[in-house]
Amino acid sequence: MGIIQRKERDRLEMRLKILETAKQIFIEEGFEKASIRAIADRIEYSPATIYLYFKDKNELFFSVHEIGFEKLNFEMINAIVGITDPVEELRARGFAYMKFAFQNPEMYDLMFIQNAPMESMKNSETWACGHRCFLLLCETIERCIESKSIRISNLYIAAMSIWSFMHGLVSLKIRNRFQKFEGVDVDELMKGSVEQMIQLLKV
Amino acid sequence: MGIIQRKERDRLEMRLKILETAKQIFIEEGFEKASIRAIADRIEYSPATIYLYFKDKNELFFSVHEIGFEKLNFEMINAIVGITDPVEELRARGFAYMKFAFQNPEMYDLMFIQNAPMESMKNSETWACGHRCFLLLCETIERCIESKSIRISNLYIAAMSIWSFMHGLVSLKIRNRFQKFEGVDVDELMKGSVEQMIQLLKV
DNA sequence: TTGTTTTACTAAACAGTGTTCAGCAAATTT
DNA sequence: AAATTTGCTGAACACTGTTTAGTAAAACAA
Repeated sequence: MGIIQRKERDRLEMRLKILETAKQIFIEEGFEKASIRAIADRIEYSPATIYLYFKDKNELFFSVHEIGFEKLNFEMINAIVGITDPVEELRARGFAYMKFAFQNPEMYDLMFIQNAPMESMKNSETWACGHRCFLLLCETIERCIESKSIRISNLYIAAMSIWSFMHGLVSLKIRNRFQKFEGVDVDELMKGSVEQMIQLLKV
Repeated sequence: MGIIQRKERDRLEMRLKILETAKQIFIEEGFEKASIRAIADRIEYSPATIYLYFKDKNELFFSVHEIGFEKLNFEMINAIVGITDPVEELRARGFAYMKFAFQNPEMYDLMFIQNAPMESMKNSETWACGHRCFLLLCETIERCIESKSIRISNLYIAAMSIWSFMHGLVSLKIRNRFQKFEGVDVDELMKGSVEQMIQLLKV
């Protein structure tokens, strides 16, 4: 009997349909507007149905944020193809990170700012997708350290510092904390800051 | 007739009562739990009364976040008394900023992460309290640049970079994005990162 | 002191949120 | 054909922020 297989397929299909709809709505209209009812409306099911496929809203948006990490990780990997110099790798990944944030601000917000996805994790389990992304950064930094091309020797301190710097830039921008810099364009200033940071890092 | 003066006083007193209660609840129980009804309950007035003193919840929490800035700015000013070396000033203010965030996480969240306070500002007006805090950072950085004790010459790029770095550290921690660093204590790693950044900056 | 106006406040409602659960119709199994 | 399981939903619950009509008390005017 292929019935149970078909049912399994149907179930996964429905899960995906909810997931993609949730993603779509919140990319278009933001996290606030992506209510269970709005999602249910668009897929033409009742709100209660969503709870047959996801424990709660946090779990649903945890899954959405995983989709975001698939994209970001993909772009972080792609960013360094053909690059051999470790510092150039770091620059490429830095700008790829920033580009992702600029082009997918709502998704970035969900992945790195919102509480929702983190609240769906039990305290024991790890933030696998986030950790995977972090390891890509570590990888590049390790090459920089090994080749003695940056002025930091401790991997974790370097990784934490660089990630924090990039996240700070991007999240202050997303959450509207950058305002007047007396006529200087904020986006240009941000790129200049990244460039400056690389100069500081380089040996 | 001192009646209008007394009424004015009463009005300000009531505003302050609402403000302090809002602050208290959200410091104790977080932004989510600080609902208009919860605030109204605690001051023993109806929820509608709050709307006679504040346009909406965003405006109320804009005022709360201003209280936060008063404290932070005070501590940023205090942090450098008796210090003459510009880089030591920078270190002191960096750690003061971090300490404020650790000791007042909900308030920091409201000031630099939440959308609410920013949404209450009309697009024309500036984020005065945030800007004032930013100027304190600029002040110290300017002294560093003038004395040629850091490796950055552009004030705005330096200020944006340093603020972003500090905010990144603190906000990733507050929003629970720092997890496993293979046994290394996160708080220690954060302090190490600040120290490392100062080393990179120093000429 | 009386009558009138202004002020300060609130009950109740509106429109929205996440979430749960009893019940129903259709699919599946016996 | 009967019994069971599955997939789904209407309606409710307990919350949000916010608005408005109405009321009692305070202030003012005669």
